[in-house]
Formats: sequence, C-alpha cells, structure tokens
Amino acid sequence: MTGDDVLIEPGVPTLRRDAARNRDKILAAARATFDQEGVDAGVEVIAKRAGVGVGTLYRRFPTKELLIEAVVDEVLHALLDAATEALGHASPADGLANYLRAVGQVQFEHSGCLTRLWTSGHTEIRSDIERSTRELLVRAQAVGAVRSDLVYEDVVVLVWSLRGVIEATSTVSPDAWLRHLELLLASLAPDDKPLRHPPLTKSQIEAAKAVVALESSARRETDGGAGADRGG
Amino acid sequence: MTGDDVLIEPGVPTLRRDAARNRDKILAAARATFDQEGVDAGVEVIAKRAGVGVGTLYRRFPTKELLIEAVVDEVLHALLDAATEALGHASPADGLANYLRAVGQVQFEHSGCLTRLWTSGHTEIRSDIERSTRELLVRAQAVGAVRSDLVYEDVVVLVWSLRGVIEATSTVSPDAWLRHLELLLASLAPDDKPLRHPPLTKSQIEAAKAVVALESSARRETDGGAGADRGG
Amino acid sequence: MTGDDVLIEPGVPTLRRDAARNRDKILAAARATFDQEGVDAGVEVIAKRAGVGVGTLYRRFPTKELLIEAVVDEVLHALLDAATEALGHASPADGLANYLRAVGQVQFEHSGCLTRLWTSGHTEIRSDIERSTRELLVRAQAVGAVRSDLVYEDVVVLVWSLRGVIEATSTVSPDAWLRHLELLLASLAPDDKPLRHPPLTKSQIEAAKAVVALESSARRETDGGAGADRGG
Amino acid sequence: MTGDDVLIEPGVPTLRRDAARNRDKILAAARATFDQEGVDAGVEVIAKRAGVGVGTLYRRFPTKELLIEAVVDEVLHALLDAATEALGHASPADGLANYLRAVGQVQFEHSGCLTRLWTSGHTEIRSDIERSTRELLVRAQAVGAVRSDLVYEDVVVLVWSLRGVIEATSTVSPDAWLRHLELLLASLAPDDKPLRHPPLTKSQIEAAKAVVALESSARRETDGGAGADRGG
DNA sequence: CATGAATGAGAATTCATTCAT
DNA sequence: TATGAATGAATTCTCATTCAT
Repeated sequence: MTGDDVLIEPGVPTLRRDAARNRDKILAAARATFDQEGVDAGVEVIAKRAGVGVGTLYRRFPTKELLIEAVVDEVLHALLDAATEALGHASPADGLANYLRAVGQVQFEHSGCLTRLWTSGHTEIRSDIERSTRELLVRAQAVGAVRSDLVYEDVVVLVWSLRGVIEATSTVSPDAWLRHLELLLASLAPDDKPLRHPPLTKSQIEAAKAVVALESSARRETDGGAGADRGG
Repeated sequence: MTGDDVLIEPGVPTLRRDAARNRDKILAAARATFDQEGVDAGVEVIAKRAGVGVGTLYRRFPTKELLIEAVVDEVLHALLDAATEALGHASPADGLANYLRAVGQVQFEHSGCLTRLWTSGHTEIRSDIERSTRELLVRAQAVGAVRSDLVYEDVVVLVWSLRGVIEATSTVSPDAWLRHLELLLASLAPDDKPLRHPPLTKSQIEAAKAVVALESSARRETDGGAGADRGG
Repeated sequence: MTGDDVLIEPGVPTLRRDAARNRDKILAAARATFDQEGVDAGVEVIAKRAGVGVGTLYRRFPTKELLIEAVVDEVLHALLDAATEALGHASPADGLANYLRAVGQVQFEHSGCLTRLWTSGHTEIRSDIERSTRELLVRAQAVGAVRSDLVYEDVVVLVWSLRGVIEATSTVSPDAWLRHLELLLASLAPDDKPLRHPPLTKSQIEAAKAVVALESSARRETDGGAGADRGG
Repeated sequence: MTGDDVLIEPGVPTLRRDAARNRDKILAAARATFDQEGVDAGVEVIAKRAGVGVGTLYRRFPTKELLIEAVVDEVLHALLDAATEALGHASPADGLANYLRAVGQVQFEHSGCLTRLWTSGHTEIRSDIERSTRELLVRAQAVGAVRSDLVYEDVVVLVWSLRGVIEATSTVSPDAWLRHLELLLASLAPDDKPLRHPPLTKSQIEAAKAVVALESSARRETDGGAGADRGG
C-alpha cells in the first residue's frame, strides 16, 4: 500500500519488490537445501542460506509444509512445461520419449524433494500434466510406436521408476538414468506377448499419492502433538 | 552383523542364550517397525515392541544406526538367498528373472528401510551377492536370453528402478511393481540397437552407495554429533 | 519392572522411587512458578527450578497443559478435603463459614493458578466437591443461618468473589481476603428483601467453565497451529 | 495518556488531525481486541483491525505496554465519570450503590483487560477516582446507609471482588455479577458486630498495585528485555 | 545384566519490535 | 509519514543416548 507495490496483474495483490526478492531467495535456498539434505533439513539452515531470519521465512511460507509445497510446485510447473513442449513435437514417438527424458531431467535437478513430488495436492496443475501425458501416450500408440496394452498409469509408474534410479545415482553419475531410460523406452515397443499383470487404476494412483500424503501428515501429527503450542 | 551371533566356533565369545533371544526380539521388532513407520521410528517404540527396555536395546545395538544396519543386513541375506536359489535354476533366463522377482519381493516386504538398503557397508555380503548376480547375468547372456551390452551394474540399476516403483505403490497396490518388472524384463531382450549411454562403472556404483552413506552420516553428525554428548 | 518399583496399590503401576521424587519436585516447582509468574511461565524455568531437564518434565507431564491440570488437581483435592472437614462440624452455620474460609485459604496458597482453577475437566472430583457444598448450604439454611433464596450456584460465585480479592491482595496482605469474607458472610444472613436478580443456573455454571476451557484451548490451537509441531 | 492528546493549550505540540484520527482508530481497535481476546492478542491483529500498519501503531504507542496503558486509561476515565455522576445523586446511599454498579458495568464491558486494570501507574486519574470514592463512602456512612467500620480501601476490595465474579461469569451470564452485587450491598448495611479483620492500609493498596505491576514488568523484562534488542 | 528415568540439543513456530521502502 | 517486511529470541515439545537403580 506504499505506492511501490509492483502489480503484475490487476486484482492480484503482489509482494513489494524486496519481499519478492526474499521469497525467491528463500525458495532457491530451500530447493538447494532439500537437494542436499532432504526435506528433513531444518528451516533455520534454509533461512541462513537465504540470508534471512526464520521470521522472514515464516512470513512468506507460514509452514514448512507450505515451503515444501512451493518447491514441489516449481517442479510440477517444469514438468508441465516439458509435457507441453513434447506435445509440440512432429513425431509422436519422439514426443513421449522426449517427455520422459524431460521428466528425468527435472527429477534429476530436484532430486532432493522427490519424496514429496508425488503426493497429493496441487490438483490443478497435476490434472494439466495428466491430460498432456495421456495425449502423448495415445498419439504414440496411434502411430504404433508404443505397445497398445499400456495405459496412462503405466507412464506414471515409469516416472517413479526413473525416480528410483535417479535417487540412487544422481550424485555419482548424472547420466546413469539416461541409460536406464533407454531400456525403459525399449520396453515400450510393441510386443506380441501382452503384459500379464494389470495396470494400476486411476483411483489407485490417486490413493497412492493420498497415502503418501497421509503418512507424512500422520507423522507430522504425531510430531506436532505438541508442537502445536509451540515449538518443538 | 550376520544374524548368527551365536557362533559355534571356539574362542569367539558367545552371547548368553537369553541375551541372544533379546537380540532377536529387538531385531524382529525393528524390522516390523521400520516396515510400518520407516526408519524414523523412535527407538522407544521398537524397544517396547520387543518387550525390552531401551537400555537393553542399546546394550545390543550401541547406536540406532547399527540397529538399522543389522536390519539391512537381514534383508541383504534374504537377497543373497534369493540369488543363490536363482542360480540353482535349470533355465538361465528364468534364473535372472526369478532373481529380480525375488529382489522385488524382498524390497516390497521391507519397503520401510529401502532408503537405507543401498548404502555402503556390509561389504562382505554385498560382494557375495554381486558375485551371484554377475553369474546370473552371464549365464542369461550366454543362452541369448539377455542383450549382450548389459553389465552387472545395469542389473543393480534395475533393482533401484524396482525400488522406486515399490516405494510409490506398495501401500496401495502390492502387485503394481510386478507389472513394471514385466516391462523391465522385456527391455532385457536382445536388441540390434545397442544402448548409447554407457553403464555405471563398478567404482561409480560404490561411490553412489558411499555418497548416500555420507549423506546420512552427515545428517547423523548434525544430529548425533551433538547427540553424542546429549545424555546426562 | 526392576524390582524396586514401589507398589502402593496392587494393579496400579507406580513410579520408581526416584521418578516419584522428581514428579513431586516438578509439581512443586510448577506450583511455585505459576504462583510467581502465572501459567504463562516457560516450562524451562519450571524444569530448572525442579532441578531436572525439560525432557524429564515432559516424561512425567506429556503436555504443559497436563502439568497445569496436575497442579489444579492438587488444589481441587485440598478443596474437597476442606469441604469434607466442614461437613463434620457440629454447627451447620460454622460449617459453611469454615468451608469458605478454607476455600479462601486454598486459593490464597495457590493464587498462581487461579485462572485455571475453575475451568472444566476434573469432573469427578468437582462433582464430589459440589455434592458437599450443596449439603453445607442446605444444612445452614435448615437452621436459619443463611437466607433461603440462595442456591448452590451462589456459593460458587462467592468463591469467585474471594478469588478476585485474593488475586489482587495476596502478595501484599495475606489477610485482606479474610475481611472481605467477613462481609460476604454477613451478606448471607437471612433478609426480608429477596434478591432481585436470578442466580446462575447449573448449566450456566458449567458453560462458564466450558467457555473458559474453550478459550484456552482455542488459544492453544491458534498457537499450536504449527506448534503443534512444536514451539512457539 | 489521558486520551485527549489533541490539546488546546498553547505551546504543547499537537498531533496532526489525521495522526490523531489514527491514534483513535488504534485505541478503539485495541479496546475491542483486548475485550475479545485478552491482552495477549498480537499487535498485528490490532493494527489490521485499525486499518493501519504495525509501524503506525508503534509510532503512536512505542510499546505494546503503553498501548495497554492507554486502553486502561480510557477505562479509568469511564470509572471517574461514573464516580462523578454518582456524586451528583440526591441519595447518598444510592450514590455508592450506583457507583459500584457502574464499576461493575465498566469491568464487564472491558473484561479483556481486567488483569491490567488495577496495576500502578495512571496516578493522577486514580487519585481523582479515589477522592470521589472516599466522598461517596463518607456520605453514605453519614446518612447511616453503610456500616461505619468500612473504609475507602474496603470499597476498592469490593471492586476487586466484582472483578473476580465478572471474570468468571461474563461470557456466560452477563447479569450474574448483578446478583452478587446485591449481596455485596446487603453486606454494607450497618451491623452491630464490627468486622474483626483490619482493612488494607492505603499503602498496602498501593503496594498491591505496585507488586502486580512489578510482576508484569518482570515478565516484560524476561520477554522484552530481550525483546528490546530483538528486531533487526 | 535389565530397566526405564533423565538428559538436553534441536525442531517448528510466534510475536514484540525495528527499519527499509 | 505510513507501511509491512524483517528480525531473532523464546516457546513447546521430541528423541537418541546415558546412567542410576
């Protein structure tokens, strides 16, 4: 309200320039810290890394959880961008492959918060990503580049598979997951023998995310049993 | 560290029978607890579950870390057993497939401590497992069941891939990883197009584990460095 | 379970002697601290005063709230004792007077936690106290020592009146409330002019307590929003 | 501190009109907030309620403590008004009764800051109130409406007594204290039996207030002593 | 030797107060 | 001058580890 509020869109209250700068610094610090120490890293070190006090951090992100979510949101946006770009490809086969490569890259760059990446919340952007992914799959199947017994949920599982590899190898060989992706892509080729195990259902996928989220919040509740007043 | 602390070799001090019983109870409790709550579970609940006091737990496992390692050790033994059994198979192709299936099963059953499963330490048993795994791969390649440009390190990566899927889906669909394994196995089939990305080297694999271990111990030092002089 | 557990009643698990000693020290420290600084005093200073670490305090009283309740419980027991003793008096008139005097004394001795004294919870002991108080009032009215338009709820209000005086004067004149009590007792004498305002109803009394309790817990919830995870 | 900062005396610096308006808005917001949430309410919510930033609040009231005092000051003025009006009554007996009723009403309306109402400070207005109260008492005693062994200090104690009742009942029964006041007034009637306990002395009354004030400032020092060099 | 009580650093979060914009 | 962003000590509560009983 001081006149130097920088409004980007009318009606959306925006942060003062300095506040915005701090928000970014905090987010960057959180990303970096999570990447190095995992999401269990203390808020204090994030604040210090960002060069601000904890109070400032909490002004922008009223809860550590919200800070994590903000980082996750960034990653999800990167994924959506990747999906969108992939959809633009001429060759449907390349589209899916490129998308998975991009997903791998994004997961690699944010390996610190992979654990929180696939939990519930962020519904809107997730459904955007889902829509694009489905389209990528359908197109690739339409041109016969991908076996027809695969469904969207299998692609999600592929992503989790990549995540497992990245989590284990990222610190030591930035490219290791690329080789694994080659194998995964090979496995997508049409095949006479259909898969014998059924895919996850849509609701199972959702449940998986919900369970993970539940777990963390359960843990948080057990933790916070007191935290509530306070600190702890 | 191998689970059979009650040694029959003369000259090696043996635990009194009740002490050994306690060790086992604690280990079982730890396994169960980690499976359910993850390795962040408190030692107190493990002790209670084992029906002993924390003091007793600490007498057997001077550090929570060591307790985790002991559980991991058990899991590794299960893997070694699986590998050994797989080696007995008539068909080399089935051997490798069965082994991977067994690894998936073990990882599924102990999804609580997957994070700690693939860190360094446990060198002896790991090298046993490695030897068997290499043999399984070579045999499968010898009969043309598996593409020839794969190396042992790729199999390790496959395991991590499974891990990623299991971590995400185990709570919601116990069989989801089986479908993914089908795809992985399909990807192992001989192929004219060789993989373009190089595999991890043996030392990179070791380094990966070491880094992970370093990370955890770094965390432990932050925690435990102070923790060391916590008690009164 | 070490053999030196001191069992008072069979079936009721009792604290080890040292633990019991600590519990008492903590309770005493809490009482003293609350008296001096009010219930907003930090747990740390209570622990220090008791000569124990915070951890010990939290082992005995898993929540600050429970610690407060324990102190309140002590006070309530003192009140019940007073009521019981007063019921033993030969003269019903003296009985009520003595009870009020005792209540004043108890409130004086625990002036630090008066704010929490009259909230809900402790239902059992409270109903014991209520029963005795009602009896004291009825008896005094039966012999014509107390005006007949008074009800139990009025006696409760008298106690709150004493509380107000004690809260303000206790630190400066230990006996000031006694003079006020003299006036209060005088006001209980039978009078031709009935009181014009209606007394509180039983449910209002309960509601009052509930509201106070609600307020504190609301405040706690606002506080603990995260706190719950911890501090604040 | 008297609420009329916009002075008409020449030479005394006067607040600009908008500044004065802000001061009033803040004061009103503080009053309302304290009434609803107690004095523990955060300054931020007061500022928001007043429609100003915290900075502005702090410009007018350099300390939360001073803000509280300003609110208390308003309340004291209401009391003085009540006393003045009561002095105007034809019947001295009604005068005192009316005054006490007014005091009860004021305390009821501001039950949020009762804890701070009777501390030291505000010496000037307090002595005004005292003078009027003494006069009310003397007049009532002169016409035989009030027992002669009461002194001014006893009236103060009556007020604290009302406060105790109001604090406990205000949320649940706005009129409960009125019934108690009836009893209190009855107790003021002349009586052959003189009170046996001596009244508070003037200095004790002062000391009582001082002690309370000391307590709060002690708390403030623990809080605020550090708080002084909190901000960055 | 088993037990579980004690310890205290550390975690998340709040809030009075200061200061850049 | 008004604003609200920034500060950081303090608070409540946890948990790996030690030690008296």
